[in-house]
Order: sequence, then structure tokens, then C-alpha cells
Amino acid sequence: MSLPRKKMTDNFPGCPVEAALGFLDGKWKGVILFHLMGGTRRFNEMRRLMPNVTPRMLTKQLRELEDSGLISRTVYPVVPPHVDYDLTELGKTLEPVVRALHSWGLDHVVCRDNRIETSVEPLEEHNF
Amino acid sequence: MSLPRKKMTDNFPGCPVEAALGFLDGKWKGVILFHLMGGTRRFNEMRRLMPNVTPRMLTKQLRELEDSGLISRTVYPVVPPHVDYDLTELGKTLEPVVRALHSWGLDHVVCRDNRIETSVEPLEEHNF
DNA sequence: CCGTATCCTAGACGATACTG
DNA sequence: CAGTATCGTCTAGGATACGG
Repeated sequence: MSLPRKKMTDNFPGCPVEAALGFLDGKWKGVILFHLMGGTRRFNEMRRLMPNVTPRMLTKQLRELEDSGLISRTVYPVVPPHVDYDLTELGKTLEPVVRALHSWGLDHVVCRDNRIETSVEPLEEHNF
Repeated sequence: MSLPRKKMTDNFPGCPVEAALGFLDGKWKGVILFHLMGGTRRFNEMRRLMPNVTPRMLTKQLRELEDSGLISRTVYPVVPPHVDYDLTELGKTLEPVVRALHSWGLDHVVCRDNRIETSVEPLEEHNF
């Protein structure tokens, strides 16, 4: 039986920090989680929040987060299609981590246009 | 505090979370920072702490962290060579982030022994 | 002790176009 | 609206060997 061929040498994290970062690996995962902390989001809503992410990459990162158990994908079989993305309970446990990252970024990095972005129009207020 | 940039050519992050993660990008940076939180470390000391990292990769990640302003490298011109790595003041500001990652890893991931599991929800396998 | 020097490959990431 | 399908580039990361 062929196991998914990836190098089996050190496939597994040797340290909790490495393990945790493994879940955030990927260019957009942290940002996706951050935006989902503001509540349910739909696909094109995310695209609007993250204008530089191509649909292909957004799909890929969302699927990986879903496979990791951090977010859920809910499909409503209607026309036009309606898909909701949410944090799972496990995903919500990452909030302190994402909050710490966000706080550090605010304190130590100047973002594009010198403008600080927060999640746009959150369904629930979250003050960081 | 000065405003560090990884590289001048880097795209500006569109979100503080993305910005912060940019500094931790790389397979071993988080773990390196974590170990340096325990105090000054020397090169081969780090190798012992991270047995799976090749010297090439360790050097590379250390240099990038240094370029980011998160760690300092102190060379003592003696024989045999003696080099100390430490967190800078900026690097120390990342401690809450690294601690959050570490804590999450401890709470939700079981490392070693060829298995990785979460304690919250059943997870499919991960390839790290 | 503390690294470099080469060489190599998988896959991450992006651009663009298309679809049920 | 919410994605796929292709194709292409680039580089992070590893294996191995050597050097001051």
C-alpha cells in the first residue's frame, strides 16, 4: 500500500511550537483565520477582504484549514450557490494565537498604506 | 523601536497578522526563537536541540532572523570559534506570540512517537 | 566549533481562463 | 456565487561533502 509519499524523516513536529506553526503554514492561513474570527464569511466575501489572493489559492488554503479541522465549510444547495465558512471549536482555540500575532503586527510593523486593517464589518465586534 | 523589514523587496503585508507571520516564516524560526527564549545558545547547542535541522538550514534561518532584527549573533574571535545567539529586544517582544503557539501546541497536539493528534476533535493525519 | 559549497527536487505560489 | 483547469516560475528545504 502506498502511503502518501512525503519524506517520512521528520514529518512530525518535535516541538509544540513547530506543531502549532504547522497549522498556520501557508501564506494566507493566518489572515483567513483572523477574518473568520469576525464571524461567518462567504467565499467572495473573503476575496474582497483579501484582494491579492487568487481564487485558486484561497480555495487551497481554505481546504487545508478545513482538513486541519480548524474551519468548517457549509454548503447550502441553492441557486446561486451559498457557502459559509466558520471557525470550528478547534479553530476558535487558536484565537489567542492569532490575537497575539495581530497585536504584534500592529505594534511592530507598518502595513500597506500605513493603514491598519481590521476585519471589515465584523458581525460581532472584536476589539484588538 | 525601529521598524524592521525582512527584505526591502518584500511586498507590504495587507494585515498585521500576515505581517507578523512573515517574521516567523520558515520551517524552523519559531522553534529557534523558542529555544532562545531559554537564554543564550551556541550554534552546535542549537543543533543538539534540533537534531533534524541541517547546518545549512540552521544557518539560513538564523541569518534571516538576524536580518529581521529578532536575534543577535555575537562572535568571539577565539580558537576554537565561539558564537552566541540571543534574542534582541525586538525578538523578546515576540515572546507572547511564541508562548501562545507553544501553549496551543501543548494543548492540542501530541508530538513524537510518529503520531500527531489533537485533543479537541478527531483529526485526519497531517503531514508536517 | 561553526559554518560553506553544490546540487537537486517537490511543491508553493501566481496568472489566466473557464464553468455548473 | 463559488469555485476548476492549466500552465509556468521560483525557491524553500534537504542530502552530502568540504573548509577555516
